[in-house]
Amino acid sequence: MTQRKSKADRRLDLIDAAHRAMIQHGAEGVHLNQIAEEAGLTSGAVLYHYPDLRELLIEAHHAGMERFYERRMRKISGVSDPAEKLIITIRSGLPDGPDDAGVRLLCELGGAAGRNRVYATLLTTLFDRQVSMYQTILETGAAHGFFTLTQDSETIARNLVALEDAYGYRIIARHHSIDPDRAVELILDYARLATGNPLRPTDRR
Amino acid sequence: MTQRKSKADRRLDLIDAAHRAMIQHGAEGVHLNQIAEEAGLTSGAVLYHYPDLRELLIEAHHAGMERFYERRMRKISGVSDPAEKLIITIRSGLPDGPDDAGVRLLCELGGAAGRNRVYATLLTTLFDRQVSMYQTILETGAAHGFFTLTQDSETIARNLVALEDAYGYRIIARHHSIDPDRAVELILDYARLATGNPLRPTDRR
DNA sequence: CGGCTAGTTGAAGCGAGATTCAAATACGGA
DNA sequence: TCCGTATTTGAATCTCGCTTCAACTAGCCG
Repeated sequence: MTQRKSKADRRLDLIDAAHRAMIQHGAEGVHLNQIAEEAGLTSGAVLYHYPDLRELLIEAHHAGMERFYERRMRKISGVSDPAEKLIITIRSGLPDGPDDAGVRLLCELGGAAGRNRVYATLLTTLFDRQVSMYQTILETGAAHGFFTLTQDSETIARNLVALEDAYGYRIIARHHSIDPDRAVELILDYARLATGNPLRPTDRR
Repeated sequence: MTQRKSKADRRLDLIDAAHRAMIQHGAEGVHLNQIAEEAGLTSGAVLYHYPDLRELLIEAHHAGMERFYERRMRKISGVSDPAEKLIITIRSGLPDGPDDAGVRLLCELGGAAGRNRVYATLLTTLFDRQVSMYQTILETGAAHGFFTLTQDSETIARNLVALEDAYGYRIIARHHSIDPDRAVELILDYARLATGNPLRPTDRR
């Protein structure tokens, strides 16, 4: 028998296992047994902790989004130059490549959101948080004279998030002519118009 | 027994039935029996024409995209003013609302594209075609002195398509603060910067 | 040390949907 | 009109994942 764990610990394990299983088998196509296997348990044990599988999946998605967002915040935490901050933020919102597991899951969620209100809400919240994040960068940069915003910050921020979302989908779909570098460049092309800043990458990634 | 039909006719029926069934039950969650019912047949008959269900689904998606694209082209066919053309095109790329069946299906496809190469290719092709469509409008408008492009037409076109894609997802997910009108306005905000044209809607929808 | 309980197993039983196929039948052609 | 065949049916079968639950056991507490 697998090592026993407390209720709380096991639930954390399961959230992680569910996340891994969904990445491998799809957000909606994932099976109870696959989650159980990923956790090193049997299906019965999983059900003991989560009688309703959907609840587990939702928690796993929630955790995944949280991780995604935190990771972005961490990347810009030490950067002071607004232009550099903006560039880094744009880059961190895109998948590393077609196999980026985290973003792939987010894309699947986007597909399911039309039929699933909970998933739709999760994504909407994430979108809004990212907009706020960009707004802060934009306004700070403008206040310090680095940016000359040609539109209000909310409009720019929304469009930036929208662009990175859309190019994320393209990268995950293995678009032949749009890789992460190209996508950054495309988004920067808009950001330059909107901020009046040349936004030259400083090469430090 | 249901009326008999020739092989070719029945296959067209089935493609249509599959499309309707997917809209109701999801691109991936759809069941053989649901397609059969939609076509007024039994599952056996469906399998007789499409031994491999996946092939039918792919053809149905293909047809759906074709319809989506044709519809857009038709909408701008009679319009001569480039600014108006651009505005109409942007509007026609967005869902009517959260329940727009066609766009919803496209969103689901985007979610599946990470795991399914065929779907990924279909979406990539659609994206590229839409980029060409926008490029034509932009270049024509520039040639006639209506637009002053601040970036090359491919960049602008890609960003426009990306924006409408992303806001499509937002609308389908019932984002509380982004409805079709708001999305058009956001995309136009970018288009104005990129074309140097005020792009005032002429209110004719 | 020994009992109690929470956590886990594994097997049995359901149920939904896919698949198969012999039989039935509608339709085109002679 | 009648035959031959392409199309369709419907029932039997198969598959696979979910659900249930009695039995088992690891670890805690007295």
